[in-house]
Amino acid sequence: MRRNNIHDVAKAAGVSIATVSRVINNNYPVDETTREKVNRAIRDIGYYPDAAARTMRGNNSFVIGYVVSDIANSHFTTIGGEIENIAGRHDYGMLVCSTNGDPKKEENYLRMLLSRKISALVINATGANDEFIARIAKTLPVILIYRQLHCSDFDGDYVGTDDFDGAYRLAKLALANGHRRIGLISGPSFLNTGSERREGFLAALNEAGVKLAPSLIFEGDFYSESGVRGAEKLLAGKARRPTLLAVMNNAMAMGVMSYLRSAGIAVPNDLSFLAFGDIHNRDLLYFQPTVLSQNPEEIGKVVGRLLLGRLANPQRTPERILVPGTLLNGDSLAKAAKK
Amino acid sequence: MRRNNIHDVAKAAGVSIATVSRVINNNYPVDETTREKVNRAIRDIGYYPDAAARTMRGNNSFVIGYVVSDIANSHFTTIGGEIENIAGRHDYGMLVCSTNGDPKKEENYLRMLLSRKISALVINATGANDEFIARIAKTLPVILIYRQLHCSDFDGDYVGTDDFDGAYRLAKLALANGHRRIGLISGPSFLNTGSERREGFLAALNEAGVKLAPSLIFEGDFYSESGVRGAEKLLAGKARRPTLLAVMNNAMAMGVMSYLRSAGIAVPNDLSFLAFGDIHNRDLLYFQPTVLSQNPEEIGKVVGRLLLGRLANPQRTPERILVPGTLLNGDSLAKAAKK
DNA sequence: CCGTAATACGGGAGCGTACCCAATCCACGT
DNA sequence: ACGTGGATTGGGTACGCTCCCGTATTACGG
Repeated sequence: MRRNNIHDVAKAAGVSIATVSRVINNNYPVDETTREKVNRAIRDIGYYPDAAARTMRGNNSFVIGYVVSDIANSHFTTIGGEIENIAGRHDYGMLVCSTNGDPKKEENYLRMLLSRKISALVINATGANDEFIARIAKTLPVILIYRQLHCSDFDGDYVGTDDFDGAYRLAKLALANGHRRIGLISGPSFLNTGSERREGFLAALNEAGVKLAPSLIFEGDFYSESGVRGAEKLLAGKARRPTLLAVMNNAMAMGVMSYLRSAGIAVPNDLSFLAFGDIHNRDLLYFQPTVLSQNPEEIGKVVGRLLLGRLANPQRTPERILVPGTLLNGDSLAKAAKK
Repeated sequence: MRRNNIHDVAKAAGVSIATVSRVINNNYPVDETTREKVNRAIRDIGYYPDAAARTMRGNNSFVIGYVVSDIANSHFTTIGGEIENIAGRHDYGMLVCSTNGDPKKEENYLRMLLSRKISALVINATGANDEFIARIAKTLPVILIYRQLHCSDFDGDYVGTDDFDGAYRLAKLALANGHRRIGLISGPSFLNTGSERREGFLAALNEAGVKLAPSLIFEGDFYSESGVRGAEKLLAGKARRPTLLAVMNNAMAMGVMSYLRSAGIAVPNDLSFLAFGDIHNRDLLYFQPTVLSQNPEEIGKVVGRLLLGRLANPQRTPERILVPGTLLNGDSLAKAAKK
């Protein structure tokens, strides 16, 4: 059972395949009556073009490669939704790849995507294939999300959160409420998201002349479990317990919240709480954390805009866009008691 | 800047392209030394096969089409993760399409996927293109998730929740706690998920001789907003207010919960609460709802298993698998007061 | 009425691969 | 030494499409 091809259309319409191609792609003048005939033939025999053949001829698959560390993370699904939306509207497809942060998987996926001649790449890089990605960016539009490359000559776009600024603002907020003894659960310093948030937070404290004891800083790995461990550690000695806990991403924040609940630590009476990032169902939680939202929808929109621009004109000069966060006030922050 | 093709490899290795093809596909006998030579040549010149040409020749793109109503819904991301996992392991890709429940979009996507010669289709159908999907299932493996087709002759697999059973069990639980005056917020009856849950719930009540007044049943649309409206309506008159509210999916349940909070209705003291489906961060909410989990990970695993089986042997007889739900006890259920 | 240019259309090559078919090679038994 | 057969290998074609190039058709001014 063979599928109809362009020859069948040509035969049915009584024209040549070249003319059919012109009608389909609408890129050369075709007589109006001829066009009608061809379109009718296409409808009559139920023809649709073969994408593989087009790709082969045109060296473009009309597919966007989307490579992320965790396909189920709501940040990435939000951005993915935006990409898919843009793509769908322009007859592109979106090929999704999940690396789980594994550089080997990432490399395999990149190779696979290249062999499929993707039109563009949107990637949350692991950090271990940066030269490869930079090389790819010489050939096709690449948009980095959240994580930058370690190497210098990258010809692509970058969209992320303003990590330094967001953490800085959180710290300012803590200070404004009189907190001086602050516990910080940060991310890993080998990620720019980890180090910049930490630095932003500490910078604000520094400006206010507040110095954090090393025992009040815990370096987690951005996963929930390390939030639990961090909270345990920082809240261990009842003696000089911090009056506020700041957590530098959402997964760890959820771990912390679940620890606080089970340990019977009341927020904000016993402890104030701040978090960087967005938390699902935030308004239904047992306390409503004050957080710095990264505005993933906004980031998604920016990615979509850049993508469109790049597809239309691959030679555009690269942009580097930091989306500012938004403070969402909850009820997790109290004035620190006077000493 | 031309990419290396199979001819380049052949030249570099001093063999014919046929031999190179045999080495790559490993489907015909090749002398061991020749194989070595070819593999070295492939590595030396950095060759990787052109997917489009392969697709064209072999009539198979090694891509799984994944069509869902909402790309960001955690059910679908969980299942998607499983598909992606399976796919990645076998050099398949996953093309994700989001319909938002729009039949027109669904149709366009299906056409696009056909033109791309996908190897299999996993779909959460809108319900308006069922004949089309049944026709597709004659050509390639199709797995339906959550929603069945309305037409009869479908040669594919189906994986879903045991909706009737799950709702039945929720109702039994309500009855066991003495509730008789129960408010039900159900889904739309034109979806099998909507009607079966409603019927399962009512069946259990019937068995116990409990008849629900029509004013105690609200038919929502499975979206959050209609949960709010339903709760408003069912809890309006303080007089004969239900002692328990059962909500038939997670999105509406979240709407209801947020309404209850703002209306100051205490759970479970003023009202007991049950929900069908999984709720994000359930253990951190202001009350912990007792729910029937649909076990999305389990469903994902089943989809993955079926997919693998179907790709290996497209002629397998179709399966229809209902994954039973799991009751997760919270603190949202109290004994009904004696009359 | 003819030449010329513009416009519309058809022929055909080539994209990179897989597989059919035929040719070659080698080893072995006679 | 030579025929025979199995193991390898090479040549060539087809997959469906786009686009270059050349030809046919039309329009129009001189």
